[in-house]
Amino acid sequence: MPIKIVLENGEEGVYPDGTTCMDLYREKTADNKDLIAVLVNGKECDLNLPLAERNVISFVDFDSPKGAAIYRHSAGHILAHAVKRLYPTAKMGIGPAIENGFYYDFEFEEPISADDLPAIEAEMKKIIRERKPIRRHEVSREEAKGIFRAQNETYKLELIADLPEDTVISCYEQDDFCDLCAGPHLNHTGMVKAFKLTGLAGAYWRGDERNTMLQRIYGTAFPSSERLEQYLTLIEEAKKRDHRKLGRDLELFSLHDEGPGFPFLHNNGMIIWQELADFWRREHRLSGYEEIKTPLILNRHLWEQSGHWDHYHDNMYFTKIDDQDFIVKPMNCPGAMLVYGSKMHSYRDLPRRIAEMGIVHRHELSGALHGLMRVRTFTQDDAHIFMLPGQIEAEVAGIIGLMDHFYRIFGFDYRVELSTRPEKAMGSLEMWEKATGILEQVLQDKEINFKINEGDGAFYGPKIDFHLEDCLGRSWQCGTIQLDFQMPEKFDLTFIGEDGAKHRPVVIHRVVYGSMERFFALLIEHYGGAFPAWLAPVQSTVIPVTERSHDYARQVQLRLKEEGFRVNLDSRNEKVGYKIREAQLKKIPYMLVVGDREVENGEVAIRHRDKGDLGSGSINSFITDLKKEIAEKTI
RNA sequence: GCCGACGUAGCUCAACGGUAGAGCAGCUGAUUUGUAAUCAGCAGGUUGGGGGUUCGAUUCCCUUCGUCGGCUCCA
Repeated sequence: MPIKIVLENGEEGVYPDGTTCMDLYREKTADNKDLIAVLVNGKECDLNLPLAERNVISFVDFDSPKGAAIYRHSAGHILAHAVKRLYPTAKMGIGPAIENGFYYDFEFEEPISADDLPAIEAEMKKIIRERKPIRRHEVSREEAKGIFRAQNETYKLELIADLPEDTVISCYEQDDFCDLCAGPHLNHTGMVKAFKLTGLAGAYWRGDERNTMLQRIYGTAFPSSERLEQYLTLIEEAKKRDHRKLGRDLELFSLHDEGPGFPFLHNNGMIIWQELADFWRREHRLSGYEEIKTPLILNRHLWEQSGHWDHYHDNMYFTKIDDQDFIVKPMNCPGAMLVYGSKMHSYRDLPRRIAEMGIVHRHELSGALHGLMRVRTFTQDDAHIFMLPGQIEAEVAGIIGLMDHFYRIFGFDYRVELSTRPEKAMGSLEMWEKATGILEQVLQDKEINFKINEGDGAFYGPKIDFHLEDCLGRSWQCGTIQLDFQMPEKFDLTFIGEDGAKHRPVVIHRVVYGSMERFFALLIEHYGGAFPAWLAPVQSTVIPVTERSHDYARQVQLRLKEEGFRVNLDSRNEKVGYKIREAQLKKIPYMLVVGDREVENGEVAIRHRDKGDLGSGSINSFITDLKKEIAEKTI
């Protein structure tokens, strides 16, 4: 019986029964080297799937995200296969593809170490050389249980037990290796051309810290060794932008054993910090914010009232003053609540946007600390907006606009997530649903792509989070907008409505940078330490060629200082090339070389760190240009 | 906090069961230099802290602190 199918481009075709997707592809094109899988009616399937009547077929290669994931997932199976050959008693956890690679979790009888990875890699290469066919089997729940019970794969049995009733359970088999898997997969193991095991780490079973810790093996795979090498080189290059390395090299900040998670900012870092803060203040005044400052340490009663004592206890630092318990603030909100509550409000006063660059301390788990990105004390560019319920949409929209404005200035791409009700939450379900609905609506109205993050909200309300990526593509939460119906309740906050009666305001907690420290770290990595002129700790350095031009160089420096620039003078007894090299390494935007020629003409020879020698020009025109560059925050 | 790895001079790294070495940085001197490193000399470390094994430890073991990669958590 011939079978009629439709290709993605609308082309139709009739094929004999038994024709597989792979056959079809071979007929359509001469080259099948990176073909991974097919989409049958939009669903990913194996290449050896026989064609069926009226199927709409399209092909998936490595260069689509789906294709890469399938390819790497197959590499993950080969990893598990190799592990089972070398360690027959190892139990398999899960092994998905992830961005840029894959991993597989195992429980070994005796923990393995990174030294064991080469042997596993060698076994994987063997499996690849064997070109074992990868076959799909659909099985009943009982059959599936039987298979994995026989292999003593207790984690797989747990997975099976949790599969919904109507799930089609499938196994993928290569040689004597069999894994519970929805698929699809490559046709045979030989299709994995290049891979590398990149790491070994602990990971809780199902991501729950109450569960056993398994050993996770990370790897990546590419269709050619060239592309693998390219990727590995890229990673090496990216590591050079690590803010921890640049922070030391450029004397931005330091970390010390004496204060784990408590960063020290140096002068260069402080200059950038102040620029960020100045910019922030200007923008917030423009957007109708007022600014306050609240104490670092406040009485325990306040934190009991706010709910932090119950919900945030493990993360707080405590101290005692005159036999009374005090808490080092982990959040700024209770302070802001007191400020709001310190006077009567009319509905005409709202919204009231109260900002605070607030320093908070949180006792984070030691293993979670990470340079400036994850610390135990940081400054939140916080604000609490007190408003009428009817003002929520407009305020949330306004903040999203402000957030976008900020991130654009720095040239950041960002990702948005909507976090919903966590397990440990205050307030009624209805309240949560309503609040979450409002946030979702605003995002949709603004046509912003976002991901829903179930159960990741704050204990007092749902939130919209803004994520930025570091040099290695790890995602960090920065901006956040959190809706809160709880705090006004807890602090009995009111405003007088049109009707003359007391009403409850709604509160939004929001940060734009998020944590100044984290944002700073991300900026360092984003620019690779080469800050735009408006942020650069030193904006230009004057380089006299010989001692003859030192007087002139000093005049140039003075003139630029008077114009408000941050400018150095390198009057050391060194050659020009040496001084330029040092200025380059410090990533100073402009180098002004002054020798006999410049002294004579009253000019400066301008060199830009990226554009190189720009020739000579008048000091005045340099001043004009640099002022413009700074004012416009040119990246 | 958990799993694994690591901790030698300011930085990057070397060595080794017999009390540590290089490059860069630093300091001193010479050199007066034109767009990414001038030359020479000097100085610099109780090998993260504590304990143990040993005739002897930086090297082996334990412990503790810290860092790194993950997990968990989160700005």
